[in-house]
Amino acid sequence: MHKEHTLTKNQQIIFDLIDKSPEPMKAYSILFNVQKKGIKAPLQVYRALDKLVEIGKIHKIESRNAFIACHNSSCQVSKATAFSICEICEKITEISSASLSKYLANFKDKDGMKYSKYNLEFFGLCKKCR
Amino acid sequence: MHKEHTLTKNQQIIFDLIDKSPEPMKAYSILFNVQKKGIKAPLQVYRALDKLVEIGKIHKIESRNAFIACHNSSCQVSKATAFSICEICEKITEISSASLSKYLANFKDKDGMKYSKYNLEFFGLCKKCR
DNA sequence: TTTGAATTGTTATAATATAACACTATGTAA
DNA sequence: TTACATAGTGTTATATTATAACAATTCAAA
Repeated sequence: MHKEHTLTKNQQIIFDLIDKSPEPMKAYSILFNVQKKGIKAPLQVYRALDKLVEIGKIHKIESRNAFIACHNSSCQVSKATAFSICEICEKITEISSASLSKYLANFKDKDGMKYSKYNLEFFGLCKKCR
Repeated sequence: MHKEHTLTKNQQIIFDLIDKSPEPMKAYSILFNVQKKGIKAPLQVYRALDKLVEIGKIHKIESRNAFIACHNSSCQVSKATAFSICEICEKITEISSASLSKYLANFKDKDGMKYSKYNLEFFGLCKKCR
């Protein structure tokens, strides 16, 4: 299907941390958490994050400057992402809806242009906060 | 329809600048451009930007940390936005498609939850860059 | 006319992200 | 094996984006 990327040491450390986290993590929070593993500088974190985003193992929540592990097997390399964000508790969930992704992938703008890459962030209140 | 907001001096200066700009503007570029008008500090810019976003006169392009004037009369107070972004020349266009906004406003997630606020950013190549 | 909410001005600082450069590991093709 | 390219690492410094805190001012509504 898609190339399996063998993560390097830094990438693996940072991916594991994000993957275990129940919520999206910010870069400097990641840095703080991995300093005991020898990752000392922001750039080491950002480089790993860039790569992990590139290969689809994590996604960036643009409106929050935070990173979340991808749990949607179908978007491992895809850059077509959708999230719901609770404006009270900040709970963030990746949306994997075949109909939504189909609709967006087929959407044509005024010029007839289609886009395979997109990022969609929905805002509202989650079940608990309603 | 919606309340007309009278912009304050700083808000007006900053809105005018963004509105005249052919491309989205970043906060510190705005600051540089309005210093001759007496706006000297980042916070003065950010406060005006916050307000202008709140009332729907401008939108923030989250993936670019840049601000663009709204030219879509139907979203003056709405927080339901969609943009296309050219990955080469960085041309950014607000998309106003009734069918897209209708689809997204009616989209229900797994929990049956609907969202009136969203931000969608499409990435691809514009006509010129293709 | 006073009073309350929003806005302003200012200094300082926090949070997010990249530049530049030397060095190291790893895969691959001659 | 050698050597070559590509990707990753470690490090220091710095750039970019954004907010905290507090005092002063404006301005419209009661």
